[in-house]
Amino acid sequence: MATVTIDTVGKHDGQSVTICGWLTHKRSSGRIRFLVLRDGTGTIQCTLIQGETSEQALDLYPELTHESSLTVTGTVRRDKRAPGGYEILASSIEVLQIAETYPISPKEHGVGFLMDHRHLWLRSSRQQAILRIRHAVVNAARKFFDDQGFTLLDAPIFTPSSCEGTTTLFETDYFGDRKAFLSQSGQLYMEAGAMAFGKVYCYGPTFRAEKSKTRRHLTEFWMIEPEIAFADLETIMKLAEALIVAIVEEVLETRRQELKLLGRDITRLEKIQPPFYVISYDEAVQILKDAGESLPWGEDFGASQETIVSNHFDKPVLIHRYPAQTKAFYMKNDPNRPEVALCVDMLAPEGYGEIIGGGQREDDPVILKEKIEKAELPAESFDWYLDLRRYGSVPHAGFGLGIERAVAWICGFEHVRESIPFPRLLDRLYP
RNA sequence: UCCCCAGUAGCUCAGUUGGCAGAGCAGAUGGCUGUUAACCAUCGGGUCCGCGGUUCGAGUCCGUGCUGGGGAGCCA
Repeated sequence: MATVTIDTVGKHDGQSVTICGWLTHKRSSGRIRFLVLRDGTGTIQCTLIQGETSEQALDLYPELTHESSLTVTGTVRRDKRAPGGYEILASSIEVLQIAETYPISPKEHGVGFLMDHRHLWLRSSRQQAILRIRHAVVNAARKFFDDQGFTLLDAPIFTPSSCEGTTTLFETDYFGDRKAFLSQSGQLYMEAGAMAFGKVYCYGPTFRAEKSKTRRHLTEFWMIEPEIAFADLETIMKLAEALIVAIVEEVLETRRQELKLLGRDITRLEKIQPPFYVISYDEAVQILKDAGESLPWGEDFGASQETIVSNHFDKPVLIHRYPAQTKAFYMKNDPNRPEVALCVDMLAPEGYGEIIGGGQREDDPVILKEKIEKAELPAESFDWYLDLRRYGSVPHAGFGLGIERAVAWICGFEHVRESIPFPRLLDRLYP
């Protein structure tokens, strides 16, 4: 007799096995009783029949509550009436714990209630499908970079300074006499890494103290950020496209069941093939103008404008060369058009908006120093960063992919909050 | 930070003109010889978000605070 997981039960037809899991449903009808067990690999129906099942198991049945933990031993048999095709005719049951009344019922719940019970909500099939897709997204991205000779270089979480704007920094006390900030991006450190390894990437959490209450914002989110030496804007635009193609391909290959469970229109994802659309900021402004939404040149897109542009295309669109004034200090200006930056954002289709942001970095030490001063950033915190331009500066470029936004788009969600196991939002730090 | 909406049983919600607090689900008990979010019957379950006000009388009207949801700006 073997202890087996539910996903492999079919291989043991006719044999006696033991399953460990949690009770998700129970039903009875006269002398027959059913237990539905979940173990993380799937669910299976166990049957208890008077005369065939032990008295011990039948006696336990009334005690069992939703989410009680137990092991069931019995014979696997194929049965058309069983969901999944197989069921277990139970011979004995061992209870690990009888659960208290479980708060999550099969009927509908509000978002606030479910978020308060996120630690239990993870047990539902829908949440498991989402987080398995997230796993596939992360795996695909890492495999993509690993296969192309990138080195994984972990960036620090505590940082002495900002790289995205000082108003959105989470501040922590660092042994009383100094302040440390939670990282908003690993990028600056990846630039140092690129000068050492050529091609690097990091994958980790980033923190932004934005007082944003929108469907796209978390205060803690995960990014994968590649950085390449001897690379320009064109290089990373191609790389970003190839990355998204690889991610979607992997999810379609390995997580099709999960996408179906979520009700995702898979044909929309099957369209995600190269080449993606590539337009300039100027062209995007024209698209907005044609849609009756005028935007003065020089301003960044708001949420509604991003949605209009994103809905305009059935595949991701890369928008390059934004006005330099809208972008961070480290972006390099286009030598042919100094008023625009050599940067790119990728907008996912179906109105999902920005999932990637990146560009070519300023590699001239004098210009970079000026930009740091102009941004009113503390010069001493960036001395090491200027060193990268003092000792063998080279053109280099990189980008960041927001994992939760990518997952939300692939799953077809309105909100990013279900794309991460324990979301951190403005006003939500529990559980 | 600003704008909009909501807060009634464990959950999702209804509650008429201001006049006795309701349903479904969940829970408990019983029934049913193969159930599929089973079904049927019975039962228990309330600080109507808090505070103040108007009124003979407030879940309902007014003020205020808190909490949750949606959106804006900003961003991945």
